[in-house]
Amino acid sequence: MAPTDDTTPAAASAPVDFIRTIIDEDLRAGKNHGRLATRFPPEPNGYLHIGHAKSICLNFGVAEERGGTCNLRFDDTNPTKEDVEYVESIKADVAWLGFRWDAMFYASDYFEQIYQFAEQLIRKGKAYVDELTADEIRAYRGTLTEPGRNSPWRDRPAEESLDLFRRMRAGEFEDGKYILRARIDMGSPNLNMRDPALYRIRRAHHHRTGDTWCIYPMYDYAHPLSDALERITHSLCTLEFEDHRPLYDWCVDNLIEGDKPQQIEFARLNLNYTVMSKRKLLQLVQQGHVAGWDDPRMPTISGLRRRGYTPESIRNFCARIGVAKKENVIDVAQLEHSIREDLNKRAPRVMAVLSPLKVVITNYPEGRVEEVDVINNPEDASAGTRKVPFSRELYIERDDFREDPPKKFFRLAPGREVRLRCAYFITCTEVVKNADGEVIELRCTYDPATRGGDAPDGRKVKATLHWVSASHALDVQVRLYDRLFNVPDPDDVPEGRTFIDHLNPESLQVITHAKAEPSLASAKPLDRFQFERLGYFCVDADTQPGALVFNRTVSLRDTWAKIEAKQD
RNA sequence: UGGGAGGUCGUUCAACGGUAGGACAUCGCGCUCUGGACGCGAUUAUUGGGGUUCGAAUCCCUACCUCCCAGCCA
Repeated sequence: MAPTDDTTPAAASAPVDFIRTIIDEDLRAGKNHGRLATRFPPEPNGYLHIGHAKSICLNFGVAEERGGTCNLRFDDTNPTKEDVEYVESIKADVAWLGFRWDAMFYASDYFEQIYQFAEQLIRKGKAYVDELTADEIRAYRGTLTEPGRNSPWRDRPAEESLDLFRRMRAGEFEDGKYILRARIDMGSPNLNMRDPALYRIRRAHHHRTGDTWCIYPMYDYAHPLSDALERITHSLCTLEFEDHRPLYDWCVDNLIEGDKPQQIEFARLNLNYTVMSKRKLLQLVQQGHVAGWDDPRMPTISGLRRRGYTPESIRNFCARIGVAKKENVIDVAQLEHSIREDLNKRAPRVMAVLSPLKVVITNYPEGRVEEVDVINNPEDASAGTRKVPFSRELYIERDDFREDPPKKFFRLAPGREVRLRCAYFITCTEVVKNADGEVIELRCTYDPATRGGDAPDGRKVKATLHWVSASHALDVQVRLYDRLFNVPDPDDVPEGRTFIDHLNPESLQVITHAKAEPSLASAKPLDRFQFERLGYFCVDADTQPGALVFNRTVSLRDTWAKIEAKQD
């Protein structure tokens, strides 16, 4: 490697966003006794998506780079929406992305401590038990432009609140009968500070604590305390929590001694041509618009994994898009670039024909089979070569032949010579059609002198085609995916419509009898390949012995398709 | 019409009072046994208006635009 002036390679070319800048300053200043501790705090109420990957890469990444720690913490304060299925998938997804948490916690681990903190607040006169109904509380809250009004129960003696709160915990009251509220300021212009709810009565079975509790803390109260109890130093979250920060600080300032966690907000990731809210993703799953959370069209981590994305490509993507406070919509082409870039370097090349057109080599001996050496990966010499059977009857891609070739179409046409990849030059001599006039077969001659794909006389061809030997080919299923929605912003809908109306009806195309070279016979789920000239493909979990199923991860960049589109 | 936040190429991130740069996208060209990859080149931006300064994307004022907040969700 060429020497550089930079003597601190760890810092070399690492993107420094505003959060890393703040953290570095804090570290330099010796804040938090020089510690750095972050956490990734998902609620287990859905599967993780690419937007979460941004947060994961940020939280785990910054800890990794700067010698800190990062915990995985499940924010499980609402038992009515949460489930172990989700916690398992979240753990699997974080691990798959390549991150290891220093510790794993649940907010529910802290329920007792959080409860005790609440009693403290009550004793200090900072919280009270209210008996307004939900509707009344809403009415008392005021509006964006008008202040709220104090609840008639706001000045209830602390002793009375304490008694009521303990009886709430003991299960003496029905759901919704009482609620614990912070006593802050009903006149605050920040609605979050108008005596926010701290605890509600909710008789629901919790996926971890079972029926131990019938009262559950609210996010705004439990989150800062969970952070503090874990000694988190930097609590990174998305922009919509900016207005909650005063409440976050209120909780910490009133209850925590010593180092105080600091909340910093950044802009969440948005991608065009998809939706990213868990609510909407859940709707797609529940209404059957997709096959499940891991449908390869979903922007979920599990969907991307099944689609064939690599963890590295997702991490590189997250590094490239950066972290800032500005709302953003990333072009999905950026994501596609990341996976092409990664797979180009590592995916072994194979040949498969999606839309087969039979080619008979008329001057090739019947019954003869030879094995040609084919390059496994031109980007990686160490990948070597493999043997692929060649015979008199082959399949080529239907799109690679035109009876009447347009300008700039370099592929096969009557009388034209092209190369079959790593095999021979062939020349089309005859076009066979059925009664409907459809081309059903091509008759070609080959030049035996061009074995391996080079002409000894130096003559050139303008195209190289992929192919498979007809009698040796594997019959495989291939699933081609297109964007799930046909508009860049599916949420941009006219009155009375929903994002569902923008679903792309052609987002999945199944090809049931694609022809693949025999070396693929031993492929296993999640194996990734480049089908030469077509794209990157990943073996799907639906694969059965003898019945391979491939997902197209992403097509190759297709210059000819662009030229052709312009000619129309 | 309260409060909070944000406006830099088409998109995204940088530049932190001193030559507005990278990535993706787009368009050319070259190279190529993948019309892939790769290489080279090009286009395009500081929301408007004032001010401070030798010098402003950066500091100040002002206008405009966008996003978030009225769950006993997170």
